[in-house]
Amino acid sequence: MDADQQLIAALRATGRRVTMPRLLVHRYLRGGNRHVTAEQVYGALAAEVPSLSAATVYDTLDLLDELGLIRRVSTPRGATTYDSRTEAHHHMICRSCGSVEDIDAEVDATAARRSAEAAGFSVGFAQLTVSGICSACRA
Amino acid sequence: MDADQQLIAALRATGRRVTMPRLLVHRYLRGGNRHVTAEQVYGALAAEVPSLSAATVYDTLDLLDELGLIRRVSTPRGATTYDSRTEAHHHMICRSCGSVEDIDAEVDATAARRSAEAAGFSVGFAQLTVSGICSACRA
DNA sequence: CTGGATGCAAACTCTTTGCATGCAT
DNA sequence: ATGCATGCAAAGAGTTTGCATCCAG
Repeated sequence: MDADQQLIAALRATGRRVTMPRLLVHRYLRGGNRHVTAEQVYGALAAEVPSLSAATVYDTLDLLDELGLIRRVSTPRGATTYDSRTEAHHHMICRSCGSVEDIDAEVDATAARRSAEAAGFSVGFAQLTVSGICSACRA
Repeated sequence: MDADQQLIAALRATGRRVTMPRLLVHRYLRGGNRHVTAEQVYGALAAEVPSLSAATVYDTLDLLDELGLIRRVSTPRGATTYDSRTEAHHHMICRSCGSVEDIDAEVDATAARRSAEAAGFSVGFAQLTVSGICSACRA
């Protein structure tokens, strides 16, 4: 699996170990599951690997975010979601139900990145968050 | 107070009541307190108004966000913060300590807004979130 | 009057922590 | 062999809920 190699390379590069939970969580996210919560990841994986613990899932998701392999997306309502899509894209988040959806419009964030770096910030990624009410909640 | 009038107008316009907690929370935020948590608001106001409850503070902050008078800023670590500055600006958030700081660079979000609206989304505001590690946490 | 707003406290969810064990390197 | 990663369970923080009371309109 190509995605595995990417994870393994990132782990090695930062002097970390390649372990089962890390491979499993990463595969799950890369396997097409977008905008999932830690609980969803845990639920899905615990079915096939009963020894997996929730704490490890949280640790692993944080680690993958740190490695830049997934993105943590904080939502105003409900649980934090994790996004397996790492290319530049943006989100609209419903402040009523907390749902997350993609926005594929172009947004130039270079000025903001530069500004953050000038302030001594080590920038990971920049994403636009559009807050509002989704069509389902309007009804 | 000018800010009071703005709140009162917004409340009337949406058929809501003008009440003490709403005035107090709004004043506190507009009084120069930026990026505060619900707990901070509660703590500060409970000192002078012991009858105030935490639940009401949460309700009120959500309401003010809904009215567009403040902005809810979800942070990956720690509590949600509320920002009294409503003009267009952006944030950098440290994924280690959760601190929130302003970015004043120009970001053109019109394409993203349009895209969200085309998807049936009722857009409130759009803001860029730069995720990374702050200078304090790097040390 | 009358329904929305408040206060209260408990419940609840999500997330983190501490420590013993285990396994990748 | 060595120490990072895991599992476990329990604690902790933040936020929400339900209901009785109250007061703004």
